[in-house]
Amino acid sequence: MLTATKGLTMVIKGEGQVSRARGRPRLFDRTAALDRAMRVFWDRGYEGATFDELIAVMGLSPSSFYNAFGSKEALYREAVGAYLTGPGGFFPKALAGGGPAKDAFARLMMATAAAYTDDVGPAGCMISLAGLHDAPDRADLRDFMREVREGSRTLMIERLNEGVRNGDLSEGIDVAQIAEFFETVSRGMAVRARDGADRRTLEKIGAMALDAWPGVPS
Amino acid sequence: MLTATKGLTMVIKGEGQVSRARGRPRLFDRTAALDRAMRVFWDRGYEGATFDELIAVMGLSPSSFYNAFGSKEALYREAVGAYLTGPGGFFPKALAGGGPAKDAFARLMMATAAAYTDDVGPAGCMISLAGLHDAPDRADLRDFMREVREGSRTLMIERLNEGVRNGDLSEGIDVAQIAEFFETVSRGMAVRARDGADRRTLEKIGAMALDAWPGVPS
DNA sequence: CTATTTATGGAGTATCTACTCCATAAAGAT
DNA sequence: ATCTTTATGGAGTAGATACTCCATAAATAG
Repeated sequence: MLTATKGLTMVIKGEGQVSRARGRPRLFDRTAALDRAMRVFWDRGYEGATFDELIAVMGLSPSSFYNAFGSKEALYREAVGAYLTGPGGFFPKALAGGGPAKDAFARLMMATAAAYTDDVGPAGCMISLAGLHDAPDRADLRDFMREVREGSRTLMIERLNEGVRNGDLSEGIDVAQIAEFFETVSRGMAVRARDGADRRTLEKIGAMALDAWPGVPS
Repeated sequence: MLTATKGLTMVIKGEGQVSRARGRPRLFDRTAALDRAMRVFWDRGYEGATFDELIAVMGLSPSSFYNAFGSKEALYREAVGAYLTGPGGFFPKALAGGGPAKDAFARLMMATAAAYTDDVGPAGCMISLAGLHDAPDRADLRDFMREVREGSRTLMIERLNEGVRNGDLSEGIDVAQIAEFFETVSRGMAVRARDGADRRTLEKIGAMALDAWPGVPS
């Protein structure tokens, strides 16, 4: 007889009390299963990740899978969230630090080079290259991924605006343009990482991108 | 009764003579069918382009398709060739012109921005984003696409070496590094085009990338 | 205790996807 | 005319893919 030590479904009750949920407790760790699925999607993309492979790495039967996650698409959306708060966390973290905006973007480029090539997960980025070639009936997923990518550009813009407020970027500067450029370099680095480019190569690309920083001689 | 006016199969004979091939002539224009298939692959990627959609736009029955093209994968490889000599022709063309290497890369960036956003075909590039998320049993296609991408980087390197020979780039310069950078920007522009970035946006990204050109104050 | 709720095991399935088969048609070769 | 070669029409198919069903198990609620 199995005992569920990690997969206990907890429920936050009204007055802050925590109790076990009703019904039979699940026998697997939902968070761990999601993490494994996320890595398959990261490596294979949405279409490339087959249902059988997903439930295999998650260690689930079809019924347990559908009971816990609903559908392949719902799982994918959750997996994107898990990526953003997990392996993708380098992105907001690198931007968040203090100092001039250019320093933040230098950190971002170096962190991107590292994250796209480390052995924590597949090469490249789960966000940059997903949902780009889907059939018309998957327009919703495509839109979703575009919005996620737009979110990272928004983070860049906000950090650049902070630089304008702090005086390290001039008032009239086109922050959207700078964000577009660095987003483009990031997406391109994801392609290069998929094709096998190593960390040092990506770091040099990132350093060169910084040479395009406005108003600074190289 | 149909007559085959454009799809006649010609054969180049030994002494330069041209004669019709043996067997029943095909009733469709192979080149035109390939071109239509290429655009579907361009838009959907390899996996996203279904067999039924391909033969529908090509106007072929399954038997005519297999007789003429062999398999979906063989068709794809031919379609990549058709892209490279067709819509992808802007790439070697922009690099080929005379003048300093930097001018050639400026032309390349502007031509890329135009090609990725014109209404001749789907947004973006057929080469940049294909074969990046395939299952292990499609490793051959993935390798093929990586080699095609490597080919474009090689063209860049050759053009940069020409600049070194012509004296517009200094002797010790890292041409591979510059090529890596501009390839990365190109691949990233393909992602941005897929997400809806317009020509002007891509042109500004390309112009900013040129600001990273070595040894030149922005 | 019974009722209710949630999870699981395991077999089953509609649809799609890329491909195959074969009888027939239309050309050149002899 | 006959043979060979290549193309076509149209039905058919093995395997994969994402998903469903249902009987049963294990928890809480009352």
